[in-house]
Amino acid sequence: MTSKEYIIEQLSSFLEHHKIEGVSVILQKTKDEKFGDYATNLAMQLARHLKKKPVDIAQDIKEAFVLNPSYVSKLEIAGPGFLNFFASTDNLFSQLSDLLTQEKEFGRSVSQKGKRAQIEFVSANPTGPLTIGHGRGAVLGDTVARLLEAIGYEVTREYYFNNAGRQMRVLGESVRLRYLQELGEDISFPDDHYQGEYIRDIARDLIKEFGDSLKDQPESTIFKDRAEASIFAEIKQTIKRLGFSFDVFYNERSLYDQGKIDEVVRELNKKGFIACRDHATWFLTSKLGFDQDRVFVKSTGEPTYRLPDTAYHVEKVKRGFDLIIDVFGADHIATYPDVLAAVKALGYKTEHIKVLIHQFVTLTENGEKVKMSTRKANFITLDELMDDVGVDVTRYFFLMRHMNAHLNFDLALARTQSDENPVFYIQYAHARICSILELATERGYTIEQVARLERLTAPEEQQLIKHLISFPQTVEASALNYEPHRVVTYLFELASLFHKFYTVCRVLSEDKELSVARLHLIKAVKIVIANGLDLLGISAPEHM
RNA sequence: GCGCCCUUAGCUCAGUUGGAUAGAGCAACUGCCUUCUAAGCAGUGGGUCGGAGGUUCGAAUCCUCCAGGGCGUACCA
Repeated sequence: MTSKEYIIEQLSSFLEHHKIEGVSVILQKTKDEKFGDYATNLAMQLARHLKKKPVDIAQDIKEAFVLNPSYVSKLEIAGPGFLNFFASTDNLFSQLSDLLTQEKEFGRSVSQKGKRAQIEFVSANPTGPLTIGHGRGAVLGDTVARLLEAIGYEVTREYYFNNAGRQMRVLGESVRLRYLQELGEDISFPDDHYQGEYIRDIARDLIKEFGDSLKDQPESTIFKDRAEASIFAEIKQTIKRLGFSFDVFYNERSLYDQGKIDEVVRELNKKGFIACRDHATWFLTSKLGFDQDRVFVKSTGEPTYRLPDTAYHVEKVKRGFDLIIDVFGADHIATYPDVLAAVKALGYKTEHIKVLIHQFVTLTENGEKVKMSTRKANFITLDELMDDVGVDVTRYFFLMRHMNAHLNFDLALARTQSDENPVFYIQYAHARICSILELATERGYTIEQVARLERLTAPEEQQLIKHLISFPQTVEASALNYEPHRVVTYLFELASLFHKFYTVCRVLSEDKELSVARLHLIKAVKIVIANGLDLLGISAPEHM
């Protein structure tokens, strides 16, 4: 049992004893050491319930509190009625010891064991290479998945795509035209076709393989198929490079083939949510409190994206997941409310569907904005970014900000291999530790020796230990709130505490007993940094 | 017009779900390498938490209004 658990248990029993309901115990870490390690505002919360002064209630709680020295060394009343708890150092050391035993497992939990989650992200149609905009969603999605796995979820990573429709026809036609151009024909290339150089590459590959035998092929089918295969292969390669892979590629087409699309319209119609106007089929969102109705099937007979999206979400719900997550960019903000409304109107639960919307990425270089346009050729692909700054930096920068804040990706900063770059700051702490551990082995110290952890009394050591043992709570909170940046912030703080410790406390010294204790401490730091970076999909190098 | 998001130090951003004196990193200035990696550490300066009300013991955090910025508001995805 940890000190924190002990305190909560004691406070809860106080509430129970006084038959107080509707008040929950909030125990938080303190900002300032003079307020101890944990504080609760319970007395102030109870002031109204008990109709007594907070300070008096605090006194009552203090008197009822069983002060067990192996968990709590001191309990003080402060300010308007805070109860400040000082954790016993014995308990700190025993938690540190647990950390060392758990090693790779430290930070992981089984709190959500047995639950299944599905997370859909990237989901770009195969019309071109992944861009930086996709990158943020990709890294965010994968990291949320990793976090959910860390607290016990079984996670399915899913990519939803559509290889039919207008976009893909234009793609095929783009390749066909480039193919003819490459063969020397003088043909103009429309502005609204895909301008990227990758289209020419695909055309050249076709020439390599088929020569000019496709010249009179009037249909762009083969061009489309080749483009799709080629682009998808590239997308998968990019994702692999980012450090993960998808479990399911879900083709929108299968929803049509299985009649799921028609079924949605039919069922909604039965419930009176469908109307035909101007030769189009409308979903009557206005009946559900929205300001306007939405078209589900165009007058051309083609469905809008909302219809298959609804069918897809129905399928996801039917697959029985405990948690369904969609990761979208801010430009899709308008798409999900009516889709969820449709799913709900069909009688399915939607409470367990979480939509994570991330804001855009702005690339800057030395303060200047780097302009990008997907249609034109001047966008920077995710691969080019990784070529430029590396995978670790790419992932870190995409994760370091809250997802609903705009991300300013400073290329110049990302490129610097120096102290200015926060990724290296964290990795450097890990590398430094590895280096000391190697040296320790050379000098005959062994980590296996029994450590007298109680020798770790310096303030820098105590702070480090306290931060280390709070890692599991950070992971849990980060996962349950779908906020990967919390782990990033945590690791940066940990690295900072370590670097401070490093300059003040010499690990390998004449004092063997202290040296061994400190070796255990830095081993613990190494474990947590490695585990944390692993959650983010970032490497923990042993040398830099 | 309407919807969602954002506004915290000169710049880029954290802020433990409502707590005690609001914190980092850059940038500026000043120190610290014959000692385990200086990709590091220590120090100085820098704030009306966009503005105004409200809720309460207590607000950067919750509610309302206003201002500024981003993204949407298609029979595009």
